[in-house]
Amino acid sequence: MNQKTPPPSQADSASVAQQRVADLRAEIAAHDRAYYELDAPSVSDEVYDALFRELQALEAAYPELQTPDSPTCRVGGRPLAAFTPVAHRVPMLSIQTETDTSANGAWNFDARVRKELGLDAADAPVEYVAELKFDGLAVSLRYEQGVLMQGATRGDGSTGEDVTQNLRTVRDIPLVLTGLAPAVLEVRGEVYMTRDDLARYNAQAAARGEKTLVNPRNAAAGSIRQLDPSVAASRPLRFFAYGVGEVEGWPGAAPTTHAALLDALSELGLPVCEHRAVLVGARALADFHARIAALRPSLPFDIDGVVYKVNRLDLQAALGFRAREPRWAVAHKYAAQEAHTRVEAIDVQVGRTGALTPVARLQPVFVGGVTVTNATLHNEDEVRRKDVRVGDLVSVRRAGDVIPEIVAVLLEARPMRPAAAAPGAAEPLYPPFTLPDRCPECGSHVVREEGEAVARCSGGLVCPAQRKAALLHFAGRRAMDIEGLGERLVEQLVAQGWVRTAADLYALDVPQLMRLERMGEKSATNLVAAITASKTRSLARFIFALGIRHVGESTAKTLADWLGSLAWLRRAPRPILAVLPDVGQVVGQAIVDFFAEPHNASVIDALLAAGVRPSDEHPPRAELAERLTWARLYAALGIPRLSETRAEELAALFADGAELADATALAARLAPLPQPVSAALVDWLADSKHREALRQLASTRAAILAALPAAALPRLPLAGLTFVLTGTLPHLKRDAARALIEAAGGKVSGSVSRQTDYVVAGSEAGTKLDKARELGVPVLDEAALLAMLDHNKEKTA
DNA sequence: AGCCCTCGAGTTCC
DNA sequence: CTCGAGGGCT
Repeated sequence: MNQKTPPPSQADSASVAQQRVADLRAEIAAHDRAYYELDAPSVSDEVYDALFRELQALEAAYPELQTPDSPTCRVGGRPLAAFTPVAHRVPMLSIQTETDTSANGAWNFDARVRKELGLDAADAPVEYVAELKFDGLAVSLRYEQGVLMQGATRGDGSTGEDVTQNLRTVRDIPLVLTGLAPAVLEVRGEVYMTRDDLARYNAQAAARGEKTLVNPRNAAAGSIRQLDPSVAASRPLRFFAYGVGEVEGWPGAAPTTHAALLDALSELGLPVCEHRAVLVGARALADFHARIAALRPSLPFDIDGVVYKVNRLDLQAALGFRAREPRWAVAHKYAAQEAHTRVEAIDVQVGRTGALTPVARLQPVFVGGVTVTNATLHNEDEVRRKDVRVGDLVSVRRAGDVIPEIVAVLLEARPMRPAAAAPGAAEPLYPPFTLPDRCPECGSHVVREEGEAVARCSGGLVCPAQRKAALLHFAGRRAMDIEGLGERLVEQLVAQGWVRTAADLYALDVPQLMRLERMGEKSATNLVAAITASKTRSLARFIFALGIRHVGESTAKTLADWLGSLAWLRRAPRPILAVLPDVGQVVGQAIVDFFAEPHNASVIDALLAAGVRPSDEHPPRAELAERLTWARLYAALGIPRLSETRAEELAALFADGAELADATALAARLAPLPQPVSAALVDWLADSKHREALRQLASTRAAILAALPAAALPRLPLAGLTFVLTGTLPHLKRDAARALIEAAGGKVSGSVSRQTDYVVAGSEAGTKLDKARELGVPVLDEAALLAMLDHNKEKTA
């Protein structure tokens, strides 16, 4: 590389640099060896860091000196990029937190479970397993033929990171299971550190002048997410198993309860915490909660609560899941610890929807294991209610041990004006908090809708804060999942004027990105690749990414699932949207408004033009046909005085909206309706906009119906029917009957109402049967139910 | 008409 | 995590 002859001075400095780089690498390598292999650091962290940074700087200045074996490549930059993603065959769900930290929490959970299972007071109490909720890092261990093959973090629940090497260094984790192991066994559990071990480790680390670990949870998480396994090996980590993911081939009979499952895991040599119990009914759960609370200080490790799980696995299956968490388990936490600190300022942030949120800037205070400096105050009313002012001494806790929250103001410590300045009554130094009437980011007017708690910046996408938030949302992990597009980058892209809308992202190229701060060729290439990869995300993610008001992750899934394509979503008028589950007038209107906005339409067109193509578009769902009845559509149109019942009557008169829009002798044909209703309808139809909307609705409806899959494939026999179970059936247990009905597409609810299609009654049926007779709901016995399942099956087969 | 449940939106700290 | 609001059921 010295063939060319550059000016002498440059040649000199380059060769000096080359020598220094070589020296630095040798020195760092020696320190690494001392630290990792001999476990005896030869220099302090500060000295080591200084050497490391010098090497990084030189390599940055002289890229030709960069080699792949440099220590800066091993640990520098973003180490997480080097973990391989692992798809969880069975998702690693989180667990719902019971917010009531009093004993009521146990009763609340029990009540929800009983209600879901359709049990009433007369039914036997439910059996649970209670365990501890460890404060650590959730991981999944995959054993094949009893041998540990892979360990992964939870990640987003469906995809985690491969941290096998690190988990192998945890002494509690068996590399080989004892006894007869299933062919495949994914063990779910928690990596944690005991308080003593943490203290001991920190004492040694401090003595060596190294960084200490803040709390056991971060210690566990930080250690496992290190690229270099020797780091994890040097930390005293432990493990408890508490559940399973994918399982194949239990030797002998598979466990049928969670308690038996835990025992089985223990038998296989996995550590299972001894503080667990099988308990019957809510009172026993509450007692466990109290008993563990007393035990908590003497436990060797940190817990933030206890966990209750329905013991029987078949009941767990019957209860099923909510969006991201099982319905059969709950974490019952303990009240958080509080600390006192001063409010230094109250700032106002602007969110994606323009919502203004006051945030208290606090004098740093250590509470619940971390140092807290900010706490959200949610909205103006909230600040007023608590009357938080600048300078106040406040009591702070971490709600649910995570989000900092101001509990109360200590009024006696409020700073007051000196008595001389305010003779007579003492006066607070600072006035009550008020939100500004101009957006702090863009100066637009701040508006607060009647009856709404949040105030919003009216600037829309003119407001840079909203634009940035919209872009971050678009790129977010749950949306288009563009890795590497974080806050700092969005900030720069917007400031440069390169990116105004999400569509602009797809026009970015590597040379352009390299002009940004801290952006080398490699990062730029990665980012462009991540952006390109996002073009084929699922439709649900794409819809969510658009950031339509009231359309979050779950509603986006519903829309994608039912309508199947962006084209239908854009085209669907409000009444059609309102027919979908979870979508009513407000959400439907928000969607229509979004697509009607020319700016949004052009952004979407630009996205499509840039090649963004949801990978899973499909025809609308077959069941849509059942929901797109004119009765429902008429009811959803918002015609005055037209109740659901009247809408059905109207549908009987006009089986198609277009016909209604173009009807002659309208008043006469509406005669069967009560006069005020028909008058309101005639009035409504007098508006040509409304007639046009009806025609539009009719044609879109027809187009959607025509697009439905030709053979309505697996039409479930009981789809759309609601059942209520009562009494004891001769053969089927209650939950078995429930499972059968649900498997066939039916729904089981707890009480009889007009919405109920059938009541299934056994012996000793109670008031539900009376109610059914009263409402004229058909009553089935077990045989009739089974016949119905069979009969409908044949009909559709 | 009113309650209950779920979802959406904003936020913290590492 | 918490709060508010929308949707669905009583």
